[in-house]
Amino acid sequence: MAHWLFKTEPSEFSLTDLLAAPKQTTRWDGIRNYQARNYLRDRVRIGDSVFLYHSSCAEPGIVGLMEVVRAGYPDPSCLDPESPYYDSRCTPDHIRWHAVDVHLVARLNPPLPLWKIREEQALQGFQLLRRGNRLSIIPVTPEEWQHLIKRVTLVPL
DNA sequence: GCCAACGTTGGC
DNA sequence: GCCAACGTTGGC
Repeated sequence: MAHWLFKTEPSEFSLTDLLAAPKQTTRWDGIRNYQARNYLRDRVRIGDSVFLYHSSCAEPGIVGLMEVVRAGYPDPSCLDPESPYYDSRCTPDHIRWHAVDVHLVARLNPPLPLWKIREEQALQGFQLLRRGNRLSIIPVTPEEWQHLIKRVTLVPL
């Protein structure tokens, strides 16, 4: 089983939104970067564990723990002209983007802020901490996951 | 295939 | 709002 970190801007979609979603489950769509798309299409599997990360906000950091409940499938939002994720190059036969479904397992209280993650000596190689990192679907190694999970307090739903 | 211009991300 | 870093686009 693999581990991941999914970024979201809380002004777009937040932990609160996921808590309010039916069955605390949502489609993770709108990913428009090829490397991230490849992860969603080829590597993310049902049962994988995922940290929910808030970016571009007052206190960036990990706020939730999710589980993948549906593996990669074509992202329908690229066909919807009303969607902010619409991509005119896509057709029903050639959807170039992928989505997965995730279910919220627990929230973190308190959240684990980015500045604390940076302090962790064992996490210096973590992709999230790399300069200029812009990937929104980030693989987490088992070692990194162990170090992170030790630092969080999970609140079951 | 190169690469300059441009757009986006995301922490600060 | 700033700006570094990086991805994408498009002319050649």
